[in-house]
Amino acid sequence: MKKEKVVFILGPTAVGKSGFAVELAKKFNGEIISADSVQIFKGLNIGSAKITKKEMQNVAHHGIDICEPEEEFSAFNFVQFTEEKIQEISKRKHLPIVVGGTGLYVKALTQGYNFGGTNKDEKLRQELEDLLKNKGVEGLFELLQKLDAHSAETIDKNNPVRLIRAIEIAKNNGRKTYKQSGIEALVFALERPREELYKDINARTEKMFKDGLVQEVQALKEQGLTENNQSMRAIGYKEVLSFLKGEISKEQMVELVKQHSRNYAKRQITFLRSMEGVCYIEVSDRQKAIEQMENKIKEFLKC
RNA sequence: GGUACCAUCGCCAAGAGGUAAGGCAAAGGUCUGCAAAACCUUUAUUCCCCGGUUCAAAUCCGGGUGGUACCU
Repeated sequence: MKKEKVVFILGPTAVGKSGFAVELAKKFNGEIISADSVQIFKGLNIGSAKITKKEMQNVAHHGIDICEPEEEFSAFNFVQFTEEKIQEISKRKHLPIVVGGTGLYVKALTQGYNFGGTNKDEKLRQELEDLLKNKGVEGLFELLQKLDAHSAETIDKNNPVRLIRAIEIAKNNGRKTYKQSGIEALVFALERPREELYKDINARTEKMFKDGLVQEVQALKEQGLTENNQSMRAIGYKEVLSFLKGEISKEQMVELVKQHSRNYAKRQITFLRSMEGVCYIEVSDRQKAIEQMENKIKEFLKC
């Protein structure tokens, strides 16, 4: 099977991924696929820092606004969607450029994680949620031990999310499996000094509120969305929802969004560090960063 | 000016004579189907300052400094 060449532009929130991606896409006849677990949702624009029509500069973008805000979407769906898009774009002789901050999505794609091995089992999950409520994580852990002692050895015993998934897999006699990844990746990780990044995150958050984040969430709320929806659990949405319900003050809301965004950026950076074969690009000097990436891409496309 | 109360990590805060809880932040980390999620680790030799009592003081006493409340 022929591997398709794909360029990845990763990095923490607010580092400027979208802008670089558009610039590179124009130079290399590229099309952009978003790897962002929030920008997939229609109607979540301001809070997700979604790229605008104008900012796209006529470069084709995929993976944005592909879900209704009440729908669910997972890493599995992302891989499916994106693999298909990569094929399409490559067929057009364009360069697929995957841009985003959702680490698992990208890792699953590049490492060939096979999520198809075990499907989500809603009924089982409901039972396990009850078990968690009654017996806590210990209850879940004991069950996992019975089902798959090997898996229980390495699991994070305190993490209900992981325990539930591990049990789900064990019940289906599943194992983590890999498939042959159909892509050849060139991965860039954009980075900036932490302090600068945090300052920009704070400033961007202020701007989101000026641009009407509260109104955006208000509208979604009126559509019937609640904190039970996946989309409304995103940073910038859950806090505003909490404010609209009168649980926190306006000032608290703004501070929390900033704080959660900073925490998120830190986790993204940590996640990237664990990925191998990543090419780090310091983007404080914009022009230099573009040149570096341009050269790497040229080399990548040659062979 | 007088009286009362308070002063513990960047912030909130427990502690009441026996050797500094906890939460938040921060830093580091984990990661195969909600990942903007979930979870883990680390972080005050020292309690505003000075002196005293005591085997032992963040805790008791005296003085200073700062804050808050009330009175004149």
